[in-house]
Parts: sequence; C-alpha cells; structure tokens
Amino acid sequence: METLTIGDFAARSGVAPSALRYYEREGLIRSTRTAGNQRRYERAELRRVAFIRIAQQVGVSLDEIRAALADLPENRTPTRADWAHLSDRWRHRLEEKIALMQRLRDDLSGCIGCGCLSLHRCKLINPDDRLAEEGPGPRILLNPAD
Amino acid sequence: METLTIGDFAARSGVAPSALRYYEREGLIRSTRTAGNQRRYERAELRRVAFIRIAQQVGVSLDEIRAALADLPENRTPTRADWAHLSDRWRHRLEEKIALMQRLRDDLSGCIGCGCLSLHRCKLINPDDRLAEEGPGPRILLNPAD
DNA sequence: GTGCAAGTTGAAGTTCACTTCAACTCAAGG
DNA sequence: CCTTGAGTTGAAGTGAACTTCAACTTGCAC
Repeated sequence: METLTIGDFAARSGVAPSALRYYEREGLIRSTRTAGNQRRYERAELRRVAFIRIAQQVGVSLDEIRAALADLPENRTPTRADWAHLSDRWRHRLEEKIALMQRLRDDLSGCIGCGCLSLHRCKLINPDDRLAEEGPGPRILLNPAD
Repeated sequence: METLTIGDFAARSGVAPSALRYYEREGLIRSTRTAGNQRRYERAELRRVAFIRIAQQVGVSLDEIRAALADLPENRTPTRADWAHLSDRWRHRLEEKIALMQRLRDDLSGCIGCGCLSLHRCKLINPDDRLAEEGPGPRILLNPAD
C-alpha cells in the first residue's frame, strides 16, 4: 500500500473527504491521480493535514496556513528538518497565543470582576496609560500586538 | 452623561455599531431607547461586551456566550460578585484552552517534526494506545476531551 | 429653526470553511 | 461480467458573525 485513497486518507487524518477536496482546491494539500482520475495520497500528506488542523486550533485562517505551507519544498517530500523549521516558527505563534490566553485568564476575575473594563483608564487594561490617546476599548487585553 | 449613544458605546467597547445591533438582536446585550427610538447604553453594558469579546478570543460561540450571560441577574445591574462568579466559571474554560495550546506547543516540534503524525500509533498522539480502536486521526492532540 | 452628522429599520450581501447534491464513473469481490 | 460501494465534478447550500444598503428619522450646534 503505497498511497491512500481519499477515504482511507480521510479516516487516517480525521478530516472528511469533502474537506480534503476543499483543501486541495485551496492549494493546501496535493494528490496524484490514478488512470481513472481518482485521488491518491502519499502518507507524507498526513503531516500537512495534521499541521493544518493544529494551526486551525490556534485560530489561524486557511489563507495564512497556505502561506506557511508554501515554505515547504515543492519538488521533494519535506524532510524532518523542513517540518522542524516550520514547526519552530509556529511554536512562536502558539507561545504568543498562550501568553494572550494566560493574560486573559489572569485578568478575567480581576478586571471583569471589579468592573473596571467599563473604565477607560483601567490599570489592567492600560497598564501605563500609554494608550490613552489611541482610542477606546480593552486594547491591550484583546490586542497585545498594538 | 448617564448613558451612551451607540456611537460612543462602539468607540468605548471597540465593537462596531452594526455588531452591537447584531448582539442586541441575538439577545447578548440590552439597551434602552430615547423618545426618538435611539439606543442608549448604560456603562454596565460595557462589561458584557468585554466579556463577549474575551470569550470569543477563547473560541466560544455567541450561542454559548449568550447561555453564559443568561446567568446574570435580569432585573438589576450585575454586581461585582455576579461577574466574579461568571468569570470563575470561564477561567476554567480558559485553563483548558491554555492546556490544549501548551500540549500543541510541546508536541508540535516533537510530533510533527519527526513525522509521526502520519503514524496511527504515534506515542505522542496516542500515549497509551487506549484509543487504537476509536478511529483515526490525531485524536488526543486535537480533542483532549475524548 | 435649520442643517447635517448620527441614528433607525429590514433585507440582502459577505467571508470563511466546509457540506450536500445530482449525475455520473471507477474498481474490486463474487 | 456485474454489482456495489467508493470516487469524481461543478454548483449550490449552510451557519456563524457580521457588514452594507437604502430609505428614512433624530438630535445637537450654530
């Protein structure tokens, strides 16, 4: 069994065949065709799908995921090193997301609990008042990259 | 200035007027009306909107958020204690999400990097082989509640 | 008291990430 | 061979979360 049918590939990746076809149309994964025009997937494609699903969990759009996957070599099966490289870059995104979540967690009781989210100058939202002129809203809390 | 117009409320909450009207239609926030039928918001509503945006960051649907907000008192402005109670329950969701993200981070290099996501019996995905019969896919990694 | 930015409505449109459908073809077991 | 389950396509549908539009009304500054 060198390659997988779409059904087997779907079963092994946990992604529906319709989604796999969609990913292919969107240029996220690739397949070869049999003489009878049916898709066949290399096992290596499973890594792509796993990566896609993980990235989605982090809240990344398929557009961005496509861009990231574009860094993988086109003409050969990605090596362990290729994946490690990609994974490293994405670990950073994950770290950032984790940091955001932790800040949300830490602020949740404190900031919402005390009602200060309704105050423009809340110290938690706006730790050193740098953003006072940059507009309203829980800017730092929700958008730490500002 | 006792209450806020939709424009001011939008500016302070960081949410577009159209989104605020949508939230109201969906029963997530409330407003009173002037004699001329324009919306007026109490400052206390800002806390609701902040809560909504935070919950969305955690990946919760508006449906679920509505359900959570339904626990707040209807006939009076929620107190600090009301919010603290709600926040506590949601800290748990955040903790879970954070834990998931951390697992993703820890597994990302190891598991994708080594290519084992393509293997059904990968130890990281399937630590003690309990799930071998429960179907394919990176089950534990993506769906720890299983 | 008038001008005009800001507000109102319902209906329709948009984007994302898929799924469903209908009509058809392929492939593998008996 | 033939049946039958799996695969193919393009087009249309779905649901979530909004946004946009058109036509109209309000409310504040001058």
